[in-house]
Amino acid sequence: MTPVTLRQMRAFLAIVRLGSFTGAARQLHLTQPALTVQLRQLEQALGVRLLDRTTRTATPTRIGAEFARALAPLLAELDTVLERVQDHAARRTGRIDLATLPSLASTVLPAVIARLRVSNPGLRVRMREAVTGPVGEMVRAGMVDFGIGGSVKEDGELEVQHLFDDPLLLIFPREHPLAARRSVTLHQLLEVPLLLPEPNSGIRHAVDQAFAAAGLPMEPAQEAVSTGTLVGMVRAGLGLGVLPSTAVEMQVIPDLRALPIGDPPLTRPIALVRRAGRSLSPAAEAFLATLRECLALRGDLRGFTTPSRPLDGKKP
Amino acid sequence: MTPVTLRQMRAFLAIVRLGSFTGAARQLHLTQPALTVQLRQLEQALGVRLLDRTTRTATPTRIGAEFARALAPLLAELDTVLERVQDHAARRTGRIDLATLPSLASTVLPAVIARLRVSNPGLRVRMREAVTGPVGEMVRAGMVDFGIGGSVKEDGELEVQHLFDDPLLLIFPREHPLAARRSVTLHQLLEVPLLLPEPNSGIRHAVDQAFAAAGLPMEPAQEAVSTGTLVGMVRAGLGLGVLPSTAVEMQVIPDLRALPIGDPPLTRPIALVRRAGRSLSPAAEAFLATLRECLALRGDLRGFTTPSRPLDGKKP
DNA sequence: CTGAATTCATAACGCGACTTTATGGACCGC
DNA sequence: GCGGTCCATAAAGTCGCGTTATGAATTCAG
Repeated sequence: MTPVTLRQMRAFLAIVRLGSFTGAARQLHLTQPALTVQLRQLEQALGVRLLDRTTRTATPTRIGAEFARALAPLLAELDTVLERVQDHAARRTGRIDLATLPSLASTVLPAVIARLRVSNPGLRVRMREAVTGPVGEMVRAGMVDFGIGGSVKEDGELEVQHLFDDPLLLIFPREHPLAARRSVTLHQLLEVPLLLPEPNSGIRHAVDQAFAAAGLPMEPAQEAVSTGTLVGMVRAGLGLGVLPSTAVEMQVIPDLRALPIGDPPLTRPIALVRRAGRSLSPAAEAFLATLRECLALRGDLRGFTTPSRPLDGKKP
Repeated sequence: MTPVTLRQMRAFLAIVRLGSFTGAARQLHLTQPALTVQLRQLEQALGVRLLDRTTRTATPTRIGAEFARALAPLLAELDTVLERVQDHAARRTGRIDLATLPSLASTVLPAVIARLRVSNPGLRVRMREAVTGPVGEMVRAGMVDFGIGGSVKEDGELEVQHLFDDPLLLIFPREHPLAARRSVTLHQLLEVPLLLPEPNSGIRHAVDQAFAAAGLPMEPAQEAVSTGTLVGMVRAGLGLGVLPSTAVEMQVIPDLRALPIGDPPLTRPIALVRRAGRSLSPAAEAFLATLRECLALRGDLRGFTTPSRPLDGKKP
């Protein structure tokens, strides 16, 4: 007892629609004997005669007609389901859920999304800024397809892939003496009041480590939770701030200047964080592909999103 | 680009349900490599990864999960549709629409239906008594699956198949002199006032032809449209009536007697009438099978339905 | 009424797909 | 660490499916 196949049922519906084996064969790009065999198999599998054939034409049996009526919408729906899946495959449809840092969310990633909308207009992106929990945790919990952030440790569940290095910049009022220089050293930073992000942030981690590696004792004058407040404090004259270039792009306005720190320049790593062993959706793959395109285009991220608003004319 | 098959989708759902290739393989009575290949083909056909396999387990991708959610109810419904068709095939389900004569409808066929209910309890029979139009026309119009009646001419559209001969009986009050005899001849009928059905009925046709064949001039004393009124007229003393045995079984009560007419006995033919080139539903086939069983059991129809109410003790 | 054309059914044959057996690699649990 | 389990891959046999060729039956035209 061979099972009923989709092929057989599609053939059956075609024959019923056209009332003819030969016609259906033409439409299905098959020969007529193939259809004859298909239908015989279907009838054998079901145990019922579905079509009454004369030598001239084929008309459905009562049961055949009922079957066709029930079958047609089912197969149509099945086809739409398959098409929907294939739309995902072709990146014509899909949603990307990602977690990232606020700075990236408002600078780099919008550019990527814009580019994505050109190549894959059907894709929708939902960015979650990692305010509630670290990027890694959101990925681990399955809340997002992947994350883009820094300083996530790879383990059995998470797979981390370096994307680029985000330079850290020193932010200060343009009247400050440093404004004449093209860069600053770590030593120079020891002599000014430093405003740094809070201790458990990726930026702070990178800064602390740089000073530690250089054997220099650093004590921040002030700490800030958000980049916005940090910029505000700089502007208020409380000190000189350290921010990633992405965050700077987001907030700096003409009354402030920014300089790279150290040589080689101090950076924080930005990486792709994904669940180990889990494949990404085609939509997510497309997103990452355009992200990498963007990175390849410029090497790094400075001035990435806002070429029309140059950062102090200081780009190398 | 090979097409998606039911087999592949069933395999996919099984794997998703069990979270395991090996388990699904056991359930489907296949080997695990077969499932691996099936799923790879499905994924290739769709262009999407549906399952993320570790060496330990298989978990659906986001898209795979959506697909499975949409697919499962569809396939379930498809299966019920197929089962419904197979129920028809197995004669577990089905409706028989047939046209027949009032006499048969109330005598022979109920017995057939009763027998059918034993062997195929799921079948339902809808008998239409051919009062509005001749049985043949109802069959020709497709109002019924088949008809059981007499004197229908075979043509390109109708196929007629003899079933049995229904004896015609002479009905008269038990006080009548003929009550002593075991049969009557056509000659004897010429000497009594005859009550016959209307001219275009099958019975009348058989009677007229019998007299014509014998070269005897016959003139009915009265004509009746329904068998009921004919019996009433006999009972009222208007004459002696001629009725088919089936109709007699239906109506005769103790004050009347019935005798076969002529030797060999006068009969009317009862035939199966079906559309030429159209197959019958399994349900209809089952009905006809039990009808033939009933006929084979007794050779003809006399006393068929009411063995508990013997017809005058006159059965051969 | 006869012949051409069309339609469905059948037979034979060749290709391709599917399944099984055998084996390898990765991970889990004891 | 070692056996057991699970998925992936390769090779080989079998079966099914489709095409070509042909037949039988019916329709239509002349």
